[in-house]
Amino acid sequence: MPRSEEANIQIKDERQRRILSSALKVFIRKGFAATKISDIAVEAGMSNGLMYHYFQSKEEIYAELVRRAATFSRRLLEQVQADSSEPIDQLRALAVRIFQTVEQQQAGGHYFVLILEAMTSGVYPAQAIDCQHGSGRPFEALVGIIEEGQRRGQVVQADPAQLAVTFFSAVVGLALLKMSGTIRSMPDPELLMRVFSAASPAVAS
Amino acid sequence: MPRSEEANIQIKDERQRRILSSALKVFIRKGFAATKISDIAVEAGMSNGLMYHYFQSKEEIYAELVRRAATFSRRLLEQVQADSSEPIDQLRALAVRIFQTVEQQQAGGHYFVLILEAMTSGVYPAQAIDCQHGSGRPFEALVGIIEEGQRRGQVVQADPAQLAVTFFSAVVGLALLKMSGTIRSMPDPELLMRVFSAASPAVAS
DNA sequence: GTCTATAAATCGATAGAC
DNA sequence: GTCTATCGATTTATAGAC
Repeated sequence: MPRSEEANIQIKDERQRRILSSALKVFIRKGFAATKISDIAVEAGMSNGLMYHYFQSKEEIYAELVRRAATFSRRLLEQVQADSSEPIDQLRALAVRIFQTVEQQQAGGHYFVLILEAMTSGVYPAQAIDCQHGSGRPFEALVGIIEEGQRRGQVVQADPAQLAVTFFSAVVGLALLKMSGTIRSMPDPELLMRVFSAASPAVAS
Repeated sequence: MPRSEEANIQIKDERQRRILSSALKVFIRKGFAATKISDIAVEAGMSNGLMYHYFQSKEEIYAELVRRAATFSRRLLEQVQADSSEPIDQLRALAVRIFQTVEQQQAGGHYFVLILEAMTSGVYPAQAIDCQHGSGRPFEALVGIIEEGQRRGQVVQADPAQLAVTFFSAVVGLALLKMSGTIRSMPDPELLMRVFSAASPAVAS
């Protein structure tokens, strides 16, 4: 019966999407360890046992989400690089795009919080972090953009890695505070761009 | 026997300190939910059951740490306000002090990570966050310093709350990345101070 | 005050009916 | 494909010996 087989594949895909979507919400709210399979099941409107028909374990769900988060970050970086030719514009577009995604409570915004937890918790599945070391390596790409911006006089002369990590920290910190409801809205991305700006700011004191 | 009573009090105090110190290390490494009582006991070099002789539950240990973290933050803010008269100097001193504390892996650095988790995890003891709403309210004090800095022309004219939250996000984000070993050293605090600086930076593009 | 042993509860994962 | 019932393992918290 090829007909019902196709239908089953569609059902399977839809269920997996729903589980992943629900799991992402719960994981960023409670963290990996505090999240129960039953939490995800309730959020997805399914039974407890059905989760294991589509995923082997809680860790597998988490690992899949981290994988998708890494892919999302890499593509976002590729897009801003393709859209603008000037490094400073690429950095600005990156900040604006990320802030918009977080502000609108889209899945992409959730991904940044997930990446932060995956990087810092130390208790997530071991293979999950491997995405960070793949061919994409979003962080190194960010450093590259900064370096090129410095060559063109658009970005302040300072350690590129320090600039990148400061920018990244603020972004993920803001995403975390926004997603947890601690702050109501994201700040103006231009405030963060001031870190990069080439002109050495004079202080009036 | 008043003599042994006094000794017991001293032992009790020393044990509580050791438990809290050990718990802080494990909590920031693994988070509240993933931390087992046995983890803290091993770190403290005590038996599992002895933990419950000094604290009623895992949550009570966590709540006490959050309370101390809030006190630490409030005092740090008070100190930088007392040490300098100019708001921009207070902000710079705050950044430098925090960065030093985090860099040197002191308890204060751990506190910032703990506060972040307490604010965002949503699964910590309910009364823990109350510290944030007490008389101290570190965040509002930060906004106040920024506002005074703007009146004196030392800080850029922008929404004070947005400036404060951007600064705070970067600080706790950096603390998290440093404590988790993701970055080896903290960046130059001056990079973060660029967010505040009064001069509108010109961009060369 | 400190430990070992254990009770009680929770949760991830599985089995089997429908 | 989905659900209910349950196993098995882990963990918080307690009880009692020393």
